[in-house]
Order: sequence, then C-alpha cells, then structure tokens
Amino acid sequence: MPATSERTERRGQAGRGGYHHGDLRAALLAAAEAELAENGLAGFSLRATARRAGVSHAAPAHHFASADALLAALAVLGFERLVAAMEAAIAAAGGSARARLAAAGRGYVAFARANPHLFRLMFFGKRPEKLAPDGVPQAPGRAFAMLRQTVADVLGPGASEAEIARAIAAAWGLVHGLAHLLIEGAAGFLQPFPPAEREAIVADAIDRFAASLGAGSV
Amino acid sequence: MPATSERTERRGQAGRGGYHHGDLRAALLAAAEAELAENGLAGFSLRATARRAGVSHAAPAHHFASADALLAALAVLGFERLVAAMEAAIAAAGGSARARLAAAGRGYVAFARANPHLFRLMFFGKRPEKLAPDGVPQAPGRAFAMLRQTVADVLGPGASEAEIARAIAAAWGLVHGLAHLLIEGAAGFLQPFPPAEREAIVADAIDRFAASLGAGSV
DNA sequence: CCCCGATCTAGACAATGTCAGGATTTTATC
DNA sequence: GATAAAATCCTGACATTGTCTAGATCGGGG
Repeated sequence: MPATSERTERRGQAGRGGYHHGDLRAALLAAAEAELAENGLAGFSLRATARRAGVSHAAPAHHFASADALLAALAVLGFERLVAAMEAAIAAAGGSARARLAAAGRGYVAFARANPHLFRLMFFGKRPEKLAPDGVPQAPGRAFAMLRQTVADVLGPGASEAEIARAIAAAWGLVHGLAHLLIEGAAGFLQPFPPAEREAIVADAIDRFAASLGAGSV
Repeated sequence: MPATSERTERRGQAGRGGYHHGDLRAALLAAAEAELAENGLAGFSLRATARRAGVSHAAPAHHFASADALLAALAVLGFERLVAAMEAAIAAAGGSARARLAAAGRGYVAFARANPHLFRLMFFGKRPEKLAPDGVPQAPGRAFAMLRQTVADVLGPGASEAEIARAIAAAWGLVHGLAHLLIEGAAGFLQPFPPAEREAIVADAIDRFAASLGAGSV
C-alpha cells in the first residue's frame, strides 16, 4: 500500500488541531533533543517535550514505554550520528592507518562538542541496551568495531589481543576524556589560549598519541 | 562514647553544630552519598535522603539551599577525597616525575572505580562553582594544580605553556576517559580478559603514556 | 528568668511520570 | 462501501518530588 507516507505528510501540514499527528514518534525525538539542548538532562521533562510537540502529556506513552525509553531512543540516534561523523572523518583522512585513527579521534571529539547534550545522554543516561533488550541498538557496537579495526590496522598483524585491548583503551579513553572535559567546561586551563591555538592543542594531543602507538612497536 | 549528650559536645566547634539532631549537615551528606550509591544520580531524592537521616522532608533546607546545593557539597567532598587519593599515590610512588605522574593517573582511575557515584556527580552534576560562588570549592583547583605540577616536572623547565597545556590535556583526558568508560561499563572489550590482566592493561596504558611524554622531548 | 534565634516539623503548592478510561481517526474485513 | 477492530490521542487522576510558608521546639545570651 502506497498510502501511509502520503497521508502522514498531508496530516503534518494541514491539521494543526488534528487528532492524529502524523509522525509523532519522530516529532517527539526532535522535541526531546531540543528540550535537552535547552534545559539539559537534569531539567528534562516528558511533559514539556509533549507540549513542544503539540500533543497531550500522555501521548508519548503510545510511542515510548517511558520517558527513559524515549531518551534511550535518542541516545541510539546519537550513536548513529557519531558513527557517521567518524566514518566521514576516516574517509576524509584516507592516508595511513595512523592518520585514520587520528582523524577518527578528532571526529569523536568534534561530535561531542557539536552535540554536547547528546553526548552526555549517550554516556550518562541509563544504558540503552538495558532498555531495549531485543531492539535495535547496534550503533554503539558499530562505533566500537570501527575503532577496533583502525587500531588493529595501526598495530599491524603481529599484535596480540592484549596489546590491541590496551591500545583501544588508551585511544578511546583519550578521546572520550578529552571530549568530556571539553564539553563540561572542565578544561579551563585552555582558557588563556586563543581559540585557534586551543583547537591545535587538542588536535596535537590526539595526533601525538596516534603517532606514539605505532612507534613503540610494542 | 563518654558524652552525656551529643548536642553539648558540638557546641565548642565552629558554632555550626547540631542542636536537635546532632550534626544534621554531616548526616545529610552521608545519607545523600548512600542514596546516590543505591539509586544513582537520576533516582536521587532529597526527601528520601531526609528520611534516611531521620528528619522531616524540609529539614535539609536549613543546611542546604536546595537539593542541588547538597549534591554540590557532596561533589566538593568527592574532590577532596580525590585529591587525597592522588596525593597518596604520588607519595607512594616517590621516584621519578614520570613515575609520579603515572601513579597519580592510576590513583585517579582507582578513585573513580571505588566511588563511581561520586565521580559521576563530580563531573556530571551541576558545576559546584556555579552553586557556591563565594564558597569553599577549591578542591578541584587543588587537584588540577597537582596534575599541572607533575606534568611540568616530567616535561622539564624548557617546556612552553602550550606544550604543558597539551600534555595536561592528554594526561587528564586519558585517565578521565579511562575512568569514565570503566565505571560506565562501556569498556566491555576488556570482558574476555581475566580481572588481573584487565588491571594490567589499564595500568599499562597509563604507564606507556607517561613514558611517551618525556621521550618525545617535544 | 525570659526572650531570641537556630533548628526542625507540618502543611501546601505546582510540576512531574505513569496509569486508567474515553474520544477519534485509520485500517482491515465482509 | 459499510462496519468492526486497531491504532492514536485526550482528559483525568494518583503518588511523588522540590520548594515555600507558618508554626513548634530547643538552646544559650540578655
């Protein structure tokens, strides 16, 4: 049946007072992200999200089992964007495995800084896996698989499992910590530097790490 | 305890003693930490904290301006413990500046794993500085001063400000990210390894970074 | 001794998440 | 096509939360 998509579009434009919204699920996710950006995770409210979407306070229940489930779905969406950002960064880098790893790391940090609320939600909200046991959330797994592959490429075929694990821990820990400190405003020690130099400092820290990975030859 | 009553013994202190309860301020902080450990930051409730402390739901208002202020005070307490843990680790390490830096990093991660709820609160709750503008919270500053000093020692006297900043960003980012990933359960890739090897992997990642800091000679 | 301030309790208010039941629209079946 | 079933949304209610206001209780300084 070709009907569904057409119908929803017409609903969306015409019926402001309509009973059926059309695509409430997507609208709720968008509204939740906007609410999150304005009020933060602590000040998040399901009812406010419903208001922003133009529906009653109980409407979300038909699309998400709970407020946490809505946020979990948003987190999954965030992971998908993160994967896309890292993939783009890797593709743009092209060159050596080390360059790809550094690019992925910079992409990770850039994503966090561009979407701080999403980043916080992804790593601080309740874990999506717990809330969607048989659901979709493979995005985190895909993000990790990318990281592992790139690290393994840098280390070469001779690396042991423990060596790879250590490199992953260091690489992920570094970019994750940098991202978190930056978006949380904890990196006040970068304040005295002009913005351009700040960026360079962060980027250099990542590049140097990537360089140090291969150099040690383990 | 020899005291006839808990109330009278408080009097001599800072004038901010307990009258009815004994020392409600401290009791509330302890109760809040216990609540945090049980229910997490999301499930935290000021009323439940008051119940646990055995007082009415409005009693905390006389010691903390708001629920956030209570949590901020707890966060400050957490920073003090973090400083103590890092100082102890540094003192125990003794040796070279590089060894001290690695020890401080391991202490940072160990603290986070021992007090995950506190760690989350410290870096995820509302920022303490905002809530206590003219107050006490110098603990975060002290923790950072320690880090900076140790990093500067490793780099030597010839290091520029930008070089120090980059090293601080990398060092702090690495241990902070490691700590966060570990307590959040995101480091599932360490699952296949036995616990002892897991510890070794994390410790090695920190040690190798510390070693790479001085080696580059910048 | 008595009053005053510090400390705590009790009650109330708006706001929140969730559940139950009714209204309305869409879809599937005859 | 009409009609029953399903999906979608609304209104109302409940318990719980943080915070405010007012009253009670205790201790120490006048």
